Order: sequence, then C-alpha cells, then structure tokens
Amino acid sequence: MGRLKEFDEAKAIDGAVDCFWARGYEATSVRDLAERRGIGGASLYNAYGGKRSLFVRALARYADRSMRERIARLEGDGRPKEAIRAFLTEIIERSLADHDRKGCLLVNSALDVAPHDAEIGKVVAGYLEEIRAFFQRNIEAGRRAGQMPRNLDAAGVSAHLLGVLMGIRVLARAKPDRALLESVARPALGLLDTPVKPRARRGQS
Amino acid sequence: MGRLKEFDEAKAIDGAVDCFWARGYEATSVRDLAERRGIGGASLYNAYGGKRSLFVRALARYADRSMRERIARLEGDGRPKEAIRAFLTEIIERSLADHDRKGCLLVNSALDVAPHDAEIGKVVAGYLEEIRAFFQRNIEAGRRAGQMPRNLDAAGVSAHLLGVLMGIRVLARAKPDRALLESVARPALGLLDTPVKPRARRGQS
DNA sequence: GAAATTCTGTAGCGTTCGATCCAGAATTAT
DNA sequence: ATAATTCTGGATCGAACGCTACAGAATTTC
Repeated sequence: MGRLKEFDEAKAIDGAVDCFWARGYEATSVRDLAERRGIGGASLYNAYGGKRSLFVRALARYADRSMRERIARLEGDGRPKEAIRAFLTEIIERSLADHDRKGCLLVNSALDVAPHDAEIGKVVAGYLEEIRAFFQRNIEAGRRAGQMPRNLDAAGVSAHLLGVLMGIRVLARAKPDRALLESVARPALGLLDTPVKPRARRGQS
Repeated sequence: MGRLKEFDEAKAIDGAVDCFWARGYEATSVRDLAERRGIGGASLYNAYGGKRSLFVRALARYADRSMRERIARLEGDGRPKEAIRAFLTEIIERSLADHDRKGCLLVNSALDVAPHDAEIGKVVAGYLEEIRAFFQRNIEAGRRAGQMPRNLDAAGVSAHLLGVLMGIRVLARAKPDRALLESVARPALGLLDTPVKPRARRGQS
C-alpha cells in the first residue's frame, strides 16, 4: 500500500556515516546528507525523523562496521596478546593512511557532541566501554594462557589501553607521524610482555 | 587621535576563550562573542578582523594561561619526576572538577578545527609539541638525577605521556570517572619508577 | 477503474550565521 | 571652534541552517 521507497536504506545510512565522519555533526547539513544519497530532504525526515535521529543510526552503523567488526575479527584467532597488539597497530596504520584526517567517528563524537547531548554521550560511552571490555577480556585470556604477566591488573591496564587508543586518535589528527604514534603505543604494549630480568651488566638489550 | 576603545582588550580575549572553550569554534557565533564582552559586533571586526583571527588569539591566550603556566610552575621546583606526575594528576583533578565538561581547548581544537584548517592545525601541533618537550626535558633531567631508569627512552616515553594525556582528556569528556582516568595514567607514570627486582617468590605486591 | 496510501521533489517557512555599512558619539590635532 | 580621526551600536546584507507544507507521482486495496 503506497508508493515504494526509491532509495537504498543501507546506502543512505552509509552516506550519513561518511558525511558525519568527514565534517562532524554540527557542520553536516541536512542538504549535505540529502545530496550524498541523491534524494530530497523531505524523504530524510519521512524516513528518519531528523538530523539527530539519523546521526544516532549512523553512529550505530559505524560502531558495527568499524569497531565491532575489528573486535570480532581479531578476537577470533584465539591469540589474545596478538589481538590487542593488532588492534593498536591497525588503528595506527589506518590513521596514517587517512589522508583527509577523518579520524574515528566515535572519538570525534566523544569530544564534539557527547558533552552537549547526554543521550548521545551515553551511547558513545557505551561503545568506548565495549573497546575497554575487549582489552580486558584479552588480558585475562592472555594471563590464563601464560603469555602475559600473572599479576597484570586486567581492569586497570584495559583502561590504560583505551586511553592510549584515544590519544593515538587525537594525535593522529593533529600530527600524523608514524614515529610519534608508535611511540605512544609501545610502552602500553610492553606491559603485556613478561619481563625478562636483565642478568648481564652491559647487555645490549 | 580618534575615539578611545571602551572595552578591555584582555577581558575581551578571555571572554572569547570562554566562549570557544565551552561551545567549540563552529558553534560559537560572533554574536555570542560580542554579547559576552558587552559590545557590538562591529568593534570585534574593527579590533580583530574576524572570528577566525580572534580564535587564533584566544588559542594563544589559553596556551599561555593554562599550559605554559602549568609547565613553568611545575618545572620550577627542580623535581622532574614530580613535575611529570603532577602534570598528569592536575589534569585528572581538573577534568573531574570540570562539571560542564569543557575539557581542554587545545585538545578540542586538535580534533575539531585542526584537520579542517591547516594553519590552525600547525599552531595546535606546536602547542602539543611544547607539552611533549616538557615531558622529554624532565625525563632527561630525572635520568641524570638517577630518579628514573637509566635506559629510559626520553623521546619515546615523552610521546607516550603526551598520548596518555590526550586520552585522559578525551575519556574525561565521555566518561568522567576517577578510577578510569587514574588507571589510564598509572602505567605511564610507572615507567618513570626504577624497577625493584622481586626477590621473594611470594612477595605481597 | 476509483479511492486510499505512501513516497518524492520543490519551494518556502522562520531563524541564525559571518560579515558589512553607516550615522553618530567621542577624542585629538590644528 | 573646526576638522580629522576612531570607535560604537544598530540595522542589514546574502547565504545557509533545520525543518515543514504541499502537489504530484507511484503503488496497493477495493
């Protein structure tokens, strides 16, 4: 009953992700969104109710496609230490290859819209918590497997890794330099290695 | 020759800092800026040339009053390890006391405006580099004083500390929780401690 | 077919944006 | 005083904003 939709809903959300990702929430206009998907603005309001509702949907889409996909893929191998290491190095590689410096939509939103919008703030905080939980799960698994120090504080170190990840994302936008970003990550990843006690007095490390 | 200015230039810049800090660059309107200082918008253009020029000035003011003040104050004591530790803990305390979640103007700008404005991007990157250099100076001083591990990589660890600092600022806006923020900082500060080699097989802690 | 329903494009609503214009107020130079 | 200069508030510019109204196209139900 009624006329059929002429636009692809999935592609519409993906287009919205691209817009919000590249320009930010405030700077993205309803006309930008409409233009990107090749339809008029009225259909956008018909289908999604408004700019903010569409943004929440776009955030969810981004989280699924980007963060959860990465978590599921890396965690599937059953190699917890490599999963954590690969997570950080993937982010660094992506940041360095990101020539228009879009960064991470979740991090951008955490700074831009979360403080001014309590509801979206909780959504963003929830996604970040998923990342921290990923770190914690893999720390615990790595400890059990004997690949990581037995006394490693899983909750605390997972928070540290999340913070380091956020830091990488911020610095990548202001100063996308490989040496800098790798230096940010290195000590955090070093926490996961079981320390070898230096015996020799002048060991060449 | 000519009519005297009726507004306090210093207070005008401070007001601009408050506006840009609370709302962000894009979301702050010229009318907001004019209202905050109690003058009409024309004087603003007369005196500063426009919104963007005023923002650059406000950034410089913020950097002087906030970052450089802190660096100078903490570095004056001649206790490098305490200077680094105090820098991070001060930021955590400020973030937790910051109930309207304004965060740090430099970090906010690094994510919001730096990627879209090359000139401001370089300015922001320069300020962040000053912070990293502060860390590096104090690591080197701490190493020389024997308060820190002799083989500590000053350049690398300073980058790590800068990244951790950025991460704290981001997480504080999305999830201002003391335990979380302190967990982010703890391993980074631990790098500065000279490791005590555990002798006892079942030592507590 | 006709009626009912749903989607689409255009046009426009009122508001706000950054920026500018301008008459008048205030000050200095002559 | 008079002229020259500079600053101020207010009005206003064209453009863009989020959003909505509406007529017509497309589809289903009867």
